Amino acid sequence: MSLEVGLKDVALRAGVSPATASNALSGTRPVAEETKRRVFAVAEELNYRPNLVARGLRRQETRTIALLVADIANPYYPAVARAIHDRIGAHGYVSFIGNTDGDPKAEVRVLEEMRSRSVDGVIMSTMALSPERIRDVVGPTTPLVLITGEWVETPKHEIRKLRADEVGTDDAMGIREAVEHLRSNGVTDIGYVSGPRGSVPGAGRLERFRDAMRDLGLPVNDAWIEHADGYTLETGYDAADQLLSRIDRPTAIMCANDLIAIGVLEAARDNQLAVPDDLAVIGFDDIPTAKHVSPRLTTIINPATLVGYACADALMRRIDRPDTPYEHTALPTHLVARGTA
Amino acid sequence: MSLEVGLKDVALRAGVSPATASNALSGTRPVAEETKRRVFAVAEELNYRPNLVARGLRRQETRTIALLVADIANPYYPAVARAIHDRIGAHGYVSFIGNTDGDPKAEVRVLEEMRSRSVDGVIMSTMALSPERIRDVVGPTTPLVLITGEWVETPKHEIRKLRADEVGTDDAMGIREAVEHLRSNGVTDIGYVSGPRGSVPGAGRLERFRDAMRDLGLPVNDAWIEHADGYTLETGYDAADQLLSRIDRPTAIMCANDLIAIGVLEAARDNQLAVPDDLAVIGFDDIPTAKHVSPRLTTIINPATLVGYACADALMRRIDRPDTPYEHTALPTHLVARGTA
DNA sequence: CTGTTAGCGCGTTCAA
DNA sequence: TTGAACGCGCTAACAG
Repeated sequence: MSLEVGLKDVALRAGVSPATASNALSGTRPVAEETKRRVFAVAEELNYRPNLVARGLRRQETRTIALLVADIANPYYPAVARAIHDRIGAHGYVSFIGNTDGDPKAEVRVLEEMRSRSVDGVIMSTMALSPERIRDVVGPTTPLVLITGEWVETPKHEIRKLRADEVGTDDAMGIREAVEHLRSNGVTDIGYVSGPRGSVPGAGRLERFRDAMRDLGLPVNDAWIEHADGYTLETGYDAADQLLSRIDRPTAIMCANDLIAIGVLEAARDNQLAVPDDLAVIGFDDIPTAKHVSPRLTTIINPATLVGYACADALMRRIDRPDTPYEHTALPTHLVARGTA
Repeated sequence: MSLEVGLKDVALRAGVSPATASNALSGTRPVAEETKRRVFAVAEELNYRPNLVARGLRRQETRTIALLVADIANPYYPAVARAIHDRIGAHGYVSFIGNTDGDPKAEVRVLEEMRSRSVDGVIMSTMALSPERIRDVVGPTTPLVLITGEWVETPKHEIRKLRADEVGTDDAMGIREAVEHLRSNGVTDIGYVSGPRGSVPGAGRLERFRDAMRDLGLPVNDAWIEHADGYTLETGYDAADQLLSRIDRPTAIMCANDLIAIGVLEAARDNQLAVPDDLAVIGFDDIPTAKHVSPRLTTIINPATLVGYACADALMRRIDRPDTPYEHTALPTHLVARGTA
């Protein structure tokens, strides 16, 4: 897909030098009104489009960014990707998407591939690697935005050390709303299905759950806290099955994400438990499917589109002015009560 | 994200010329075993990575491709994107994703953007533009793969004229299985909710539906064929509502895609119709959500991953050998009977 | 205001 | 087998 007509051709036909044609089209330096008009006319006539590869080499800026996620086919990411895409597109940027499957080796490999391609910035959602290691791989100056489960975890001075902007969600808010909602319905025997031990979004949310329970004066039964082996429906099912086969079982289960929650729903059905009467279930994220399961899933809205916009804005800002202070953005999360709690 | 160490640095430290270093690393020309070893050692030591932008300019090949879809956030595409991504990644390619929202202006804009970026090939799923117009915009030689709803529509000589490979699904197969399935359950009053009039995947599937009905000796009632205003749950709901409020209503509804089918499911519920007893519903695509609605959606499997692989393979083949004959690939579709029919 | 020169980092001539 | 020189298409720096 090569461009057949180059700046040289435009310049020749407009009777100016390539440099002048360049200046006229990009407005870098002032060009006589009349000349500019001629250049533009010729450019249009020949359907000239600048070769962004050559421009990238010269300007040392490619107007591309890398978006790294665990798996673009996972239901939460496409919405984020779309939002980022729309936002950076308005600035003339396009994005490469990299899938890492949560594998640290893959993260390094993909990051180096992107470095090879001289992307102008990186947005990472997946983080098998520590932020320090990521900063190592991308080099000291690459604009970097981290999508974290929740920003509260990282103290401000850490962020500054990482030289990264961070976008996350205020999980505490939604989780507290969820616990309050359950309590106001008289259900206080609340269990929790988290993700794999030590995985990034899961750990924080579990802590927020503990905080909310404590703040609201509810006891946490550690036997009712289960770690799923992943963030999928199947692993959620298995974890719930474990939990529900106990003689003393919780009357509500909160989950680290919606997929796990849907798995819990299925486990409840298979254990002849009515939802929400025998067992209330609350998810996290509000993926599109949440509205289509039956009963509709009560969940905590993770504003994917807003997260995407915030990431894009943070990255554009840093590319524009590399010296602005590093920022966390925490988007609010809220409970949406539907049919399962 | 610039590379700080270049080929020059490697050459210098290895005591050879940049040309030799280049040849040693890429294997373009034979280099003395000993020299080669030294170059490789130094490259590793300095963590050298070739600048792919510079290489792209020089070789006139960027190892990037464009993937154009209507909306990456739509449930069917991410699976295709992931498959394409994995497959081309193995060949050292990465992809730009472009969203067109099914808008012809946007298609032209995005295609030109990609052309500016000298992508080595284009895979398009969305097609508001006619294939001829697409070929016009991308220029005569750009490797082009079209993802079509079904390949049967385009005669072979047309494809050759378009100089494009085409990947699609054999919709007739799955649709016939669906109609047979309904008939074997004794339901023959079958309606159909298609997409907007004239939209690409919808029109073909509706025709396949008519074919299957005719072949199986079932009458088609045109009053039971409704066109939704889009391919979404909401438009599907509205179309079904129309259909179900008739005094003579069908006892089964087949749909152009799963989202529409889920809308039909909701309309059935709101019309106090039991699924599948009062109304059988069959979707198309088998998006992840299909398994999670209740009852689980009976649908026709559109093998997204296989479609992605086929697209990637076709594109890689054409980039490799531009003169091979143009091909259609038709992936089989099959009914998966779950709870709604 | 405009043209000329040079070089971004590679890969490919051509000559040794 | 290796090195020197040039150019991919564009734009920054320097003259004029």
